[in-house]
Amino acid sequence: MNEKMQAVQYVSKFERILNAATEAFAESGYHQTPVSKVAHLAGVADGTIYLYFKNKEELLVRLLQERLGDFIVCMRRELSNCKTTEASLRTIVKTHFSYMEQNRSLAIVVRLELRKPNQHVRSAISGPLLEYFSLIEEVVQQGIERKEIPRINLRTARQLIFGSLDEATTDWVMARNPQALMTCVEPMLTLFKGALRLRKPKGRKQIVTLQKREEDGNADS
Amino acid sequence: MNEKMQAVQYVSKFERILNAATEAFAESGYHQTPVSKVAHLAGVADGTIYLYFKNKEELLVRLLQERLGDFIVCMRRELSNCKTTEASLRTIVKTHFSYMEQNRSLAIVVRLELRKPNQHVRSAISGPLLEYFSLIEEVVQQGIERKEIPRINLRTARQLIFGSLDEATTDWVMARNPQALMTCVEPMLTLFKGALRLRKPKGRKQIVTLQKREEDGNADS
Amino acid sequence: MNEKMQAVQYVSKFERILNAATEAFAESGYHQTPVSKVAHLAGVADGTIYLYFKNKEELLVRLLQERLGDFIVCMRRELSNCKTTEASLRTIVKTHFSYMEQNRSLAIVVRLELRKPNQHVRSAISGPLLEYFSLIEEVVQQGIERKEIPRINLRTARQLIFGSLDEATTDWVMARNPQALMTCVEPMLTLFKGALRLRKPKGRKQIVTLQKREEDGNADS
Amino acid sequence: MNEKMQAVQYVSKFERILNAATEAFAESGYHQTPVSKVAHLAGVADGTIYLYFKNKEELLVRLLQERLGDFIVCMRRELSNCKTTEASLRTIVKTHFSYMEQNRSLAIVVRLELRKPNQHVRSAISGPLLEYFSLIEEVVQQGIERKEIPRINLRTARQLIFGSLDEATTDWVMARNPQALMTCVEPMLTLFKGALRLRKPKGRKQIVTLQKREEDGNADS
DNA sequence: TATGAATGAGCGTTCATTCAT
DNA sequence: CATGAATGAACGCTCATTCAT
Repeated sequence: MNEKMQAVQYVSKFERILNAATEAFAESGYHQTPVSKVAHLAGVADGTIYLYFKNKEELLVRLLQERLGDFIVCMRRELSNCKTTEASLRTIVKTHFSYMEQNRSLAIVVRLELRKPNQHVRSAISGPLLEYFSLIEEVVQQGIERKEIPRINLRTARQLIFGSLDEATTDWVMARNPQALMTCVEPMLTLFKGALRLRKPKGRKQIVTLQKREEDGNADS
Repeated sequence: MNEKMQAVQYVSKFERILNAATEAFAESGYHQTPVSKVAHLAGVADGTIYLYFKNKEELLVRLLQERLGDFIVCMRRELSNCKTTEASLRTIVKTHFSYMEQNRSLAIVVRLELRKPNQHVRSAISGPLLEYFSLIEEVVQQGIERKEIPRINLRTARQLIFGSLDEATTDWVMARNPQALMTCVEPMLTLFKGALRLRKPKGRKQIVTLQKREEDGNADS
Repeated sequence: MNEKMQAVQYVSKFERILNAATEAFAESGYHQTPVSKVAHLAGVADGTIYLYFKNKEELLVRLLQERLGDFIVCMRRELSNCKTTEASLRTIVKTHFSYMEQNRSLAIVVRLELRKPNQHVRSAISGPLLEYFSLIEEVVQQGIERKEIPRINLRTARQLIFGSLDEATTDWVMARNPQALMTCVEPMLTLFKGALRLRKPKGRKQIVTLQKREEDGNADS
Repeated sequence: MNEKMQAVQYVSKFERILNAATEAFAESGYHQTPVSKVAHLAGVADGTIYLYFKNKEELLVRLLQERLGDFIVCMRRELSNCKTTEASLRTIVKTHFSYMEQNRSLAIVVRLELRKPNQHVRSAISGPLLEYFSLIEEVVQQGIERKEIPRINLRTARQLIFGSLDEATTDWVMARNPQALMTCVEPMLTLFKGALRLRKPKGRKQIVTLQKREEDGNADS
């Protein structure tokens, strides 16, 4: 949405700096990027950055908070329409891939900074990140409550889901000629369903033959 | 393992520098760490580092190459003893967790640097990394050939396996009071088997009922 | 006195800025103080300052000129009522201490800026300062003419008087819990009288015994 | 002494930087002087400064500590040879003027920094300064004990002595064509003796006529 | 080989000053 | 007159790298 507004018309300096920082940090990494480069990309003077951000680190932190917060809002909205666990899982995969695909630079920055040992940055973004983790775990938890998923360790399940999505995104980001991330939605979803041993919800037949299940899998991939 | 050798007796300066760099980079990140700190930790003069490494970046690259290479060798050796696909998967999970747990600093550095946009570093470590990816994909491929796993997208499967292991490691690294990584082996393995729809190998009955499969799952968790 | 006027009612922006600058410069020194801080204290916008002062330095210069001029006027007025040299000396000490005590911030700024090597500032304030020096020297000169003081070097006498007053003020300014400056008037005056070998004026006996003089001294201290 | 060594032969980088800083700070003041200017004057690279001093402020503090310490040592040595209070007073005046005259740049820096409100710097140099104050007060105290000086307030006496010497130095420093500071020794000393009502020591005649005293004064000036 | 003092390019940040409103 | 957002030059400081010993 930020990018669109920018393309269309007026964008506040705050947003322009944030967007510039996203591009710059994605290209060479936070520490490699001089503030002057961000300023240049944003079309403002170096000093102007400091009218909007206390220092370079706050620029990074705000960037992550704003954008991740955006992502979470988006994800939560999409999830609210999902009736079944399968729909929820598909929404997570689709939304994750779609958001990252449309915000490639952000994807690069986020993936990197999430791994940095800097406590300051970590704690600043832990809010949105933990919320995302909760969202995923809630979906699994709900599946368990609905008897669509056997009892499994929530944390491990979340690690699998988030880790896989993140790794797929990393592959896409690193590849020179990546195929669209969105083409990976169904294959990944199929693996998730298998991992979580997801059954059809209550109304359906409980006993399915193995053949039947394999057909599902084939249909998905 | 590196640490033990160091403790026992003589360690070459080359190794001492590499170990010092691992610790230092893990603590504050590559760019945050002055070469002088590495030198101090290694007990050598600043200039000495440049007798063994062309520059700071090569220090990082060699570090990753050496250690990841080590890891791959270790992983390959363990895998060579595995008869079944399940055994191979378990070995991957166990070895990954065990190695990272015993080389925490290395784990921190690797996870981070794998995400850096720096092309130089990326290409330098792509060797060992791609080899690890191949190893994982080979295990899945073999499973498919042995009919233990249905035909699935190898890359997606690899993304799921590596991404999940990496994310679990990240959680462990970031946590203040982490529980041992090794306790996650079986839960994670169960998810993997589900995701890959792993069946018992050929000698056994081909048709299994759903109940049977669920017993497996319960037994694992 | 400035503060009172300000408290009572309307103060011109010019004065408000000057007062704000006095406080600010006293607190952290001229170079340490951003113009924006002065503006904030004065309750005006940064740019407004430049409507009244050419630049930051002129703000300092005008401040010193205005306030020192004030002080000189005040001193001259008080001196005009003094009949004897002793009275004049006492007035100098009293007025100096009293003015500084009631304008502590000004005292801090003046003492500091009088020592700065910056030629521009020096020459700008040399007017009031030299006038003060003349005032002091005139008192001594008059004492000599009246035969109350033996012939002595005027400049040295002025250095002693001004230097002592300034040093006492410095001590008072720097002390955490200073005792009132005014308590130092008589002790300091006694020393001055001794230094200048001040005798009773003409009408009295010309020849005094040493005992007599010592009684004076005791009476003073 | 430092300057002499430098002229003669080898001077450590530490001293060269300190000397360069003294010159530079004297010329334009501490805050006006870029570290790069000090480095240039010292004939070293900017970064080299930071091998010897933690930061710019420490450069100033060490400069003041070292040089003032030097001065105190010098003063104490000279004073140890003085038998009478008059001799001690003369030594103080002579040594103060002589040291400042031979270290003009230092004089400028010291006089200025002594007035800065910066607590950090103040406390760092308070050691040598307070020691100097004590030295002066001890001389006066001794004079009182020897009955050469009537009982007077030590602090006020010290303010008069130090303030006068400092003001004379300021005049000399600020003047474009100053006459030698040393020519002021005897006039100033005469004033001091009068201020302190210094008598000849015990062995001599106690009663002196006024004429006699005035001869003394004339002889001194 | 090994050292570590020295270098100087480069960066984060401040702040006096301007100018469109 | 008044504003305050914007500017960009300038400075303090770091640290990768070199080289004389």
